[in-house]
Parts: sequence; C-alpha cells; structure tokens
Amino acid sequence: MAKTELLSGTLDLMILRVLSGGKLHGFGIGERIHLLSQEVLEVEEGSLYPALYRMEAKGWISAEWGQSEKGRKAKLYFLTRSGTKQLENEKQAWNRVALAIGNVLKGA
Amino acid sequence: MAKTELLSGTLDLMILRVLSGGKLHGFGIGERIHLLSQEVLEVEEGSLYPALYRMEAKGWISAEWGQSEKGRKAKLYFLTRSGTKQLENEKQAWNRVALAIGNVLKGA
DNA sequence: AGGTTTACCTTGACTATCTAGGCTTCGCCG
DNA sequence: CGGCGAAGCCTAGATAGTCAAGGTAAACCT
Repeated sequence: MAKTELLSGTLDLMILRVLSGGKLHGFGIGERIHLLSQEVLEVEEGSLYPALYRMEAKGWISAEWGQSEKGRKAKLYFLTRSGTKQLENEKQAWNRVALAIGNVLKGA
Repeated sequence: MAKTELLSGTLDLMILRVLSGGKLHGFGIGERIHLLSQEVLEVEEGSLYPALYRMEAKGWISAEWGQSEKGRKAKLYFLTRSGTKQLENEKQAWNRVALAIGNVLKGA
C-alpha cells in the first residue's frame, strides 16, 4: 500500500544478512536494508524491533550497548554462531522458493 | 516447518498466474502450483479457498459451476479483465522485490 | 454396501507486519 | 540559553494472511 514494500517472511533473512557484515544497531539495520535494496525495501521500526527481539530470543543474534557511527548511544547487534548457520539455511530456503516461484511464473 | 512452504504474500500471484492458463477449479489450482513449482510450493486448502474468495471479492477472478477434467462437479474460476491487469502488476512487484532481496543478499 | 478419491467449505489459533503513538539524548541554530 | 529536530529505542493495538483440523457431499470402484 505504501510506496515501499517488504515481502512478508524475509525480514529475518535481511537482518541476518546485514549483520553478517558486522555489528550494527537497530536503526542502522533498517537504513542498510533500504540502501542495499536500492531503496526498494523499507522496514518499519514497528516491525524491526520486534523482529530483533524474536531473533535474540532464538539465539541467532545478541546485543551489547555501545556507540553508533554518529557517536550516539546505541544497542549493537551481532550474529551468534547459530545465527550464522541460520543465515545459510534461510539463504538456501530463499533461493529454493524464489526459483520455484519463477518456475510457476514462467509456466515451465 | 512442514516439508513445503509458501512464501507469505505470493499466493495471489500464483493463483492469478495459474488461472491465466485457463479456467480451473480450486482443487486443481493447488495441484497446478505444486506441479509447476517442482513440488516446492504447497498450498493448503485452508489458505487456498479463503484466497479465492478474497480475490473474487476484489473482482480479479470470477467463478461458475461446471465440471472438472475428471467429470466431477467443480467450481471453475477464471480471470477477469481486472485480474489480468492485477497479474501484470503483481508480476512486476515480485520481480522488483525479488531483485532487491537478491541485491541485499549479494551485499551489492 | 463400503471405502477411497475428488472437491468444497469453515472455524479458530497463530504470527508477522504495520500504524501510530511515546520516550530520551544530543547537537545545532537562532 | 532555549528550543527544535534528528537519532535512536520501544510498545500497544489492529489487521491480515496462513495453517491445522476439522466437516460435507458426490462419484467411482470393488
């Protein structure tokens, strides 16, 4: 409905991927996704923060307080070992499904 | 969690696409998606029928009673003109988003 | 007659997302 | 120095889409 959309169910994957590039705070994760996607994807904060808690509860990511690049107080998230594995799983799952959808669209 | 998954939000697109190949009944639509996706995607009936009603209410598809290929009584769905347009829109949206996600994964 | 397949439908729970707020801290500018 | 806006975090409530798990009916096969 809005100018930008996020495909339901891909948020975790996006977050994991962004965090695989290093520690980052919530706000920054959102910006990063927006940027890397060429401004196509936009993550609302109301989706982002709950997602981060979910993922932390699952042990995929962990957090510590620190500073943002702009010198502000920020909660820095990073991947755990289990999160790294999860990233691989979700990447494969995405590829499988994206390919499958492509096949249906082509009418293979 | 199950052996097969359907990416949330792509069901409408899959249905529209399958119906662009001609009239088909609900049951058959599910089978078709399963088949075309090389058995990767599976649509539960509890998702399929409500989706069909939604889409009929939006005017994208329409239905009439007839017979299935197996000679059974079946409700045959088909695309309306507005549905054909919607299919194009959703196809483009899918491509946009799939590409964007690919970019994030690549870390472009 | 009974079981299996085809086909349709519904209800209730769950989960993810969005909307729409609110909070604090900090830097900048008038 | 006072205020405003940006950076950053958080939450409550509504909504929507999916799934699990049922149930119904007709036709076919044996």
